[in-house]
Amino acid sequence: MELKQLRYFEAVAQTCHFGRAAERLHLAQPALSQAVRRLEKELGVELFTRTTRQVQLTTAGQYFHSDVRRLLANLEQSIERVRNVASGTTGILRVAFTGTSAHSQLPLFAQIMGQQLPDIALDIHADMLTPDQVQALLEDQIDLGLLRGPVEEQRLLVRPLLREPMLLALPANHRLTPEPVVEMRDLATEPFITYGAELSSVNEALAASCRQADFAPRIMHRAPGTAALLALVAAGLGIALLPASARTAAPRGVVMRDVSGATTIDLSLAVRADDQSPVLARALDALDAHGFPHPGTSTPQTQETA
Amino acid sequence: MELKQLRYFEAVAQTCHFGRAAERLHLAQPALSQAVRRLEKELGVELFTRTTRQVQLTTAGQYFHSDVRRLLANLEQSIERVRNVASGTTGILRVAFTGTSAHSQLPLFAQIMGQQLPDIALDIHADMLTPDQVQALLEDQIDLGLLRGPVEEQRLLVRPLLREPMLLALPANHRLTPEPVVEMRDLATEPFITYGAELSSVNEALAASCRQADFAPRIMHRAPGTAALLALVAAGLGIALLPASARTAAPRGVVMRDVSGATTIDLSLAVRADDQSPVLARALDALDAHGFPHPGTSTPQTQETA
DNA sequence: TAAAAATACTCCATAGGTATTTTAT
DNA sequence: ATAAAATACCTATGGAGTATTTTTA
Repeated sequence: MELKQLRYFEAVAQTCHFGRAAERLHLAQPALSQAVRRLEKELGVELFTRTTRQVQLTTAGQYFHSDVRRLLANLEQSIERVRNVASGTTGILRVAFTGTSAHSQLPLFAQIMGQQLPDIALDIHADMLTPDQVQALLEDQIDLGLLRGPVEEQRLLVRPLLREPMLLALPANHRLTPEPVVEMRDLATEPFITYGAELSSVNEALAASCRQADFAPRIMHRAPGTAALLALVAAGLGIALLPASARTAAPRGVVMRDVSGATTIDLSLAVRADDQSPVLARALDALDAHGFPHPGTSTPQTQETA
Repeated sequence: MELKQLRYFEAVAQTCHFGRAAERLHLAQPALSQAVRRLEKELGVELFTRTTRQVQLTTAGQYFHSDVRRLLANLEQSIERVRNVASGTTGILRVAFTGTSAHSQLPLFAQIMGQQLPDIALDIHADMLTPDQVQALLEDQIDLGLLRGPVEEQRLLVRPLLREPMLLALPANHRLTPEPVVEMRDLATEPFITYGAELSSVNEALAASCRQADFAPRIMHRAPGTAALLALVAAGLGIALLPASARTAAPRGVVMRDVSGATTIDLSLAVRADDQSPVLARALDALDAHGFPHPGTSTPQTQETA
């Protein structure tokens, strides 16, 4: 059995006329008659009752016709789909964000993707720490990571997007909240709250900032994510140093302050170096072309969330 | 595009090995490689990433693979179905019964069909008068009719199945209910209830029976079907002469009595003379082979339903 | 270096063309 | 008598075969 035969059958079934069907198929009439005969012989079923004046579907032919129409339509759809998947128009993109970058960048990211590539389904992994993202990329669990770089890993392409200052998250009633800008060296005795993972890039930025100010941070508590961390700050258990992206993440009871003397931290975009996915390629093009990431989330002014 | 190519693709996608897939397809390896290449070229999509050591579906190939599997399975099903329809194993049979024959014959009919030809869907038209059945057969609204014959119609094949005596339906409190057998001539003054249609075969049997007994029936009421007719009898509005098949149809308040001096009535099976339907042929064979119709519904004994 | 896919080239099966016949209205 | 499908016959495309080369793990 061949698709051609099914297409021929379909044409004859629609017109109930071998001559006209042959014309429509750009085929001579005898070829069409033979092809349909072959189909009938292979099925062992008479699909048409023919006289020279009348061609008519048999009952079996009617059933087969509706099936064949559906089948051919399905095939068309499958062909279109495989082409879309291959061109990256359709597919799934698995993206990870760190806790703070999710707050600042996810909305723009989702907006660009939804407008430019509406047929790409997004699978968002929010609040994934940088080392976990690296691992997930290497294990092909995600396709794209927004992480705190730079990262030393040959198998990944890591492109810095944004250099952000660090911010200080303080309980609203903290002794330093009146200061518009806090000095890093004033924090030497403060209890710090950090992310749970030892390898967190934000934790490293904290360590580096403290080192610049000639003290070692006193780390009192650890939280698994940004929300939990800020909840501990709000509860007055300590203070935290976070990327400027976290500014809008401050809940009630936490105020954000610019810090003088702290290091900066980079937001980077990471993909597998050998990833050939057309979906990824299209996504990166669209993001570049439509102003992702946001130009910068840090502002010189203090901004309170009480 | 050809089905062959889809089948080849399917085999390679399953094995991820051109050599083994070719073997399974009883094909040389180069032919398979070429066929898959042709498919890829036509789609404009790379379906496999190949090295001499590793064959692997691309993302697009994975999508296409699942689609193709479904497609080929659907095709198999369609082929099986068209063969079943052609052989009469599968299909629809539209059957009409007269009101009384539905009571006596429909259960056996349905049982035989359900057991012998479970894949034929039955479309039952019950309580259809003989002339309506003839019309419906000629208009191809039904395939098989159980009607009161004989019928003079060249385009139908009508086969008598059963010759039944007529029964008398009486209100339970009627003056004649004590009689085990009622004489036809005793009914000359009774009010009769008949079917609504003038051409009803049962009505004709009533007329013939009365003619034999030398009186013309006094027809008081008309009912559109057996149930309504018997309800009028139960209400005491009159009596009715019905085929023996109606014996089990008597509701509360109606008694059935054998009649002496009445005509008989035939139950016949009718089909279109030119009907080639394999479903019909199979059904008729099954009915013949499994003792349809019931040997006879009339019994010499009186039987009451009070 | 060995296993496996790709390439080169040949062949023949068959789909489709033209010419003609058959058939039903 | 005529329209339309079937049949007869021929041609050429291209699918599949064998032999060989290329590639990569």
